[in-house]
Amino acid sequence: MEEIKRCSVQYVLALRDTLNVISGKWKLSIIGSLLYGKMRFKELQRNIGKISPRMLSKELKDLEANGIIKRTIYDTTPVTVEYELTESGMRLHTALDVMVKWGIEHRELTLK
Amino acid sequence: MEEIKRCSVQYVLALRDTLNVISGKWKLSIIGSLLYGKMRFKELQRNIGKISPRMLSKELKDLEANGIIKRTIYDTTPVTVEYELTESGMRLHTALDVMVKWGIEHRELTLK
DNA sequence: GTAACTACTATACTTTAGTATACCAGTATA
DNA sequence: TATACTGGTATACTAAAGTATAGTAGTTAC
Repeated sequence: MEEIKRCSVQYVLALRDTLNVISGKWKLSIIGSLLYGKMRFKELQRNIGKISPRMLSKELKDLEANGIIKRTIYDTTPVTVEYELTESGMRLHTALDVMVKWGIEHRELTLK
Repeated sequence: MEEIKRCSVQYVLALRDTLNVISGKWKLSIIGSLLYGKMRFKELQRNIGKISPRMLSKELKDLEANGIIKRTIYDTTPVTVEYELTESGMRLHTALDVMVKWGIEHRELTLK
């Protein structure tokens, strides 16, 4: 009984790790944009649309700190900065696919 | 190109459906508690620990409205109310497992 | 009679998330 | 000389999420 409890606590903790990484209004849009290749700050901003630079900057820092994206600065004029998914970030794709699948099935099951 | 964009928009929407259902400080603890069987209000409260009745009540309503849990009232004295996962709620298990797997792998990949 | 059980709700508060707007430095273009 | 490009930061605000504390009503056990 205690073992189940301990186990389920570990389970919820690992789950929360994952959720923290992808929670927030803009994270999925950013990750989704980067699934198809590298992008620069302004490109991301244009691609996502209504995001403010403050939020984009904050979320990018967050994702970088969590090891989801990699930031590379190029010494050009003006400086260009590229963002891309790390290996872990790429691996997220599978997890996201499963979530999408559930989301679609849940709609079908619930609405009919 | 437009098709990819449209497709990725649908993808993000389905994903957000799923995320909305499991986001929030307490939802995972509730779902996690119910994975092993039915539970009553006070049982959930005791099981989860620090949750206030206001939050538990709110989150349970939310989960019920989203078709994740089912609420059954029994006409006993005092009334007892049982909460259990719906079929969709049960199906979440697979998606959660994948997220847990990613969470654990990500930790290993990032910390070493 | 008072304390504890059932399942909650009400009110007021704090904390976190997100928005809006303006601004920075440096370079290239019209 | 003015405008737009690069990648952001600063300040001040609103909105959403969560907390704290008390209270409801009816029943049962001490």
